[in-house]
Amino acid sequence: MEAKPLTEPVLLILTSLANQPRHGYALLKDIEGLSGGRVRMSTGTLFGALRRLLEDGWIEPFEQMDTSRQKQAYRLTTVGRRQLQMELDRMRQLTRAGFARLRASEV
Amino acid sequence: MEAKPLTEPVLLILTSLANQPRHGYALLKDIEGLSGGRVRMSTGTLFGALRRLLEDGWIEPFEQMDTSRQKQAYRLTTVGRRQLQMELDRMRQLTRAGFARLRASEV
DNA sequence: GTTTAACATGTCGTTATGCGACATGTCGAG
DNA sequence: CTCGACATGTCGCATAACGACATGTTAAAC
Repeated sequence: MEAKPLTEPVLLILTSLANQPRHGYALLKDIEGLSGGRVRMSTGTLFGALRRLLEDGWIEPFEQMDTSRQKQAYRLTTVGRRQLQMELDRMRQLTRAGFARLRASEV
Repeated sequence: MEAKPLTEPVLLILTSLANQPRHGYALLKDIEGLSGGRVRMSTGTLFGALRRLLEDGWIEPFEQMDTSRQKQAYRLTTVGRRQLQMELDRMRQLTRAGFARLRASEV
């Protein structure tokens, strides 16, 4: 395929970062909530994806006041936000097309 | 992740089969249309995915009258249809959550 | 004060999948 | 007869997900 889709883990991470910066462990917890506790991402998946997102400039490190623990928070860059928006648009379109066809066959 | 998401190619194939049986090449063309000509699936992706879908019983061979060419059509099984439905539901939920968060950060 | 559970980050090896490139052949139009 | 659309398939490489493992911290409970 020419226009590569975002993978599910990446989409969840971007969505989780959409309204506020978060660090790794917080992402794990938030993502668990995003799908009603059904999705539990492994750290292997998370940190691999974070590294790639950093390399691509979709997210960036975010300095926070809390120095009490070893934490590294991340936030969306402008690019990352735009990518998320585009991907959501694409998904919405696909979902609509899918439901339309399912309905069409129920006649 | 415990509840593995369908991959994009698989989703597109199932959606394409949702309203009528199709053979490989027809799937390729239809999928190209599904995303407004943006997505072009390679045959490597298609036939690999088809084999897996058959193994999993999500699709099944469909006998058609047209014997003029070497064609093998496929159609959704009940299981496959249910899976598609579930995945579309999940996607709709995720898209909504994503848009909600994007909007929330625009304030 | 020590044990326990939640918090927190990361690596590594296996497995699965996507995908481009290649291969092969048919059919109809011009 | 040739060319492009139709049609199916394989192979090897690269990448990503994922579970398991590893390591350390902090706060609460006992």
